Amino acid sequence: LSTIYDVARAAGVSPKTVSRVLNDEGPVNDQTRSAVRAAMRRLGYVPSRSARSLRSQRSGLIGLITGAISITEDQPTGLPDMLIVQGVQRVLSEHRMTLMVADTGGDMARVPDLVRTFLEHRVEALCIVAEYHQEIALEIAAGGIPVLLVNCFGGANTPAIVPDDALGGYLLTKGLIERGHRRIGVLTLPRAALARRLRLGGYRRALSEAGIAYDPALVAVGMDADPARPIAPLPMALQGLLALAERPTVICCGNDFAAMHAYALLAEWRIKVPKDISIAGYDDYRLVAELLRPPLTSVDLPYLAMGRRAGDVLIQLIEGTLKPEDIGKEAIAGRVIWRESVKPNRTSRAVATGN
Amino acid sequence: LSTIYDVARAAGVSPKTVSRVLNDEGPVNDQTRSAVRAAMRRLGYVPSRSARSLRSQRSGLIGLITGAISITEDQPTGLPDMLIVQGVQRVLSEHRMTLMVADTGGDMARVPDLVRTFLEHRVEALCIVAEYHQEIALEIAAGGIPVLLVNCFGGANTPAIVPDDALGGYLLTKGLIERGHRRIGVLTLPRAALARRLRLGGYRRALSEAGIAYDPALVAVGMDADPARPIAPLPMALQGLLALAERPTVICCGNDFAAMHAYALLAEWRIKVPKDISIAGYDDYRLVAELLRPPLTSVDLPYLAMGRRAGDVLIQLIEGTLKPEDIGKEAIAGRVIWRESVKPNRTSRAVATGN
DNA sequence: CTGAAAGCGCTTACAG
DNA sequence: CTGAAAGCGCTTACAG
Repeated sequence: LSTIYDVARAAGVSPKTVSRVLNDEGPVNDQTRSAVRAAMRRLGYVPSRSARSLRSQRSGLIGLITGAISITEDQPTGLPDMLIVQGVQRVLSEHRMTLMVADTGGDMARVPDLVRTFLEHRVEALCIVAEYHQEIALEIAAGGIPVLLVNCFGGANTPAIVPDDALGGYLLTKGLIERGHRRIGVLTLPRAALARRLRLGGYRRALSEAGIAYDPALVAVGMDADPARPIAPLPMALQGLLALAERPTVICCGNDFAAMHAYALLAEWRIKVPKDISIAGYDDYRLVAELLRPPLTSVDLPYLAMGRRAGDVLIQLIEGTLKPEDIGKEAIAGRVIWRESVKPNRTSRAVATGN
Repeated sequence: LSTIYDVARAAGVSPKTVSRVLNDEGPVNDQTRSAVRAAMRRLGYVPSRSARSLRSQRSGLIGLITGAISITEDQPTGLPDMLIVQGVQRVLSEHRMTLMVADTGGDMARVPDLVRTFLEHRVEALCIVAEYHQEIALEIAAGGIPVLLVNCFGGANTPAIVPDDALGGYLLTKGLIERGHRRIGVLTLPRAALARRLRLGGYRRALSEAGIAYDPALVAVGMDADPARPIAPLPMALQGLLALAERPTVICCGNDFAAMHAYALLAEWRIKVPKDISIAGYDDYRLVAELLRPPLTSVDLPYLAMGRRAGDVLIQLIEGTLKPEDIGKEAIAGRVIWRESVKPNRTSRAVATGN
């Protein structure tokens, strides 16, 4: 492999001039520049990042840790959080930064080792991406470089980018109310899920703003935290909602897979969507939401936008334009994607009056 | 940040001795070693990969390019090929190699740039992972380092690891025949898909080994190559199979999502799985296959195993234990995962005789 | 078992 | 607009 010295000799200039051409830096005579470029091409010169990093003390590297790649054989996941990684990557590449991605393989105990490897590479910042919205205890010993949490947040004032689940629950419920629904059933995520609590908060706020009383009978846990049987509680919970004296006119599911199973159960029970009952999902996992019949109304989990914002923040943290405390916990909004699984409810007023 | 010199001074030894401790290399007195280790800990020493790579001319890096992270907003995918990446990563980390992952963002034109960045980092080998089994034209200018293709293959004798689709189609069909099925319908992947041709080859081999005549009426294209409407042809094609004078007793779908939609259509038409007809998928995408009711028989697409094998091969190519031409195109077998969507067919013999 | 010297391929800091 | 010298933090090659 040729070096800057080989190129310099071939072009009849000094190594420093080659360096200048390489970095588009300082004033270089146009002819000199062309000569250097030609020599580079001729020799197949590829600069060495190691040498550059070593001397300049800037690696141009950012480390990202995720559990996303960590589908183990025992725990399949949908990997939607890869979208976060993609968002980060896009922004960073625009800033000529290289993203190093490492996964925990589902084992958080590996994090310190991964961080260590990143530090050996002298990454300029660290980004931790969680598989679902959660609080993490993890104290990252990052040796003074900026750390950004995405889809999770920590106790300290580590900056964090999270989805705005409260807003999602609010917007969905508000939209349903605007479409005439007043008896709005909910099959939630597992009881312990943070997103469950936040979305229910949004649900209640929308109800209250519309002057609709909150009825706990309309809310049931629809999913289990055990990844081996995520939808175990769904059939009973759905049956429970349908058996209510005043049956809901729409049911919001914890995610699109849960909605998919609700579809299957309803089909079995000869209940038509959306004629007999409307259904909504969450996540806007389009492989499911768009392909279901009827297509599923769902709330966009704004992973790509979160990733992009994370990329921006990382760059600014490195440049010092932004201080960690300027960020805090930042919630990113997602939109409701209205599809045919939700039908306006004409009779709602009568039903609601009967309440 | 402290250097090897700081550690050396703190431990009262020479830098070279610190280096030896760092690399578990050469003979070092136990007491000296402890002293050095203590000094490292005290100073929070983290070795610099740049310096090491530069001097030793070994980066310990392997570059992997995938389109996997490339869900664009317009093209959702299931990302199962992330399993390949995970398999590679696991093996490499056991060999103290670091994987650099870059994605094309769905745009193959970015590949040369990504390769260039990898070369600047002096990766010791390159791994290209495709989203689905395909032949690629791509000539990678990798500057002499080993290149391994995974889930794809090239014209030249670049080593490649692919799934054994022919075997998958064969094993599924053979298993169905063993379970008494003789009229075996197929809703294939898009016409242009390589996996379609390979799996149909396996299907026909199994039929022929069992002395069952191939009936082209039983095979229909069930999916479209347009990612915006992948299952567009499915309803008509499924209807066609069901309308046959001798209706198939089982239908094999191109993938698990297609099977999911077949379930929905059959439910609509009041046809019960597996009582009235058996269904099989492909990919063993467990989030779907295990959660469908009834759980779906599917053929494991051995992505994790392919990734592991790819990791092994990469290591051996780097070490020189293996020459590129020793590999060629290597097909990795997947198993059939039998679940309740397939029911043994008792009446098959009568039906078959009637044929 | 340990160390002194040189050099990997760049960029920095300075000079002209 | 261009260059000579030094040094980033390690490992190599050699010596003792």
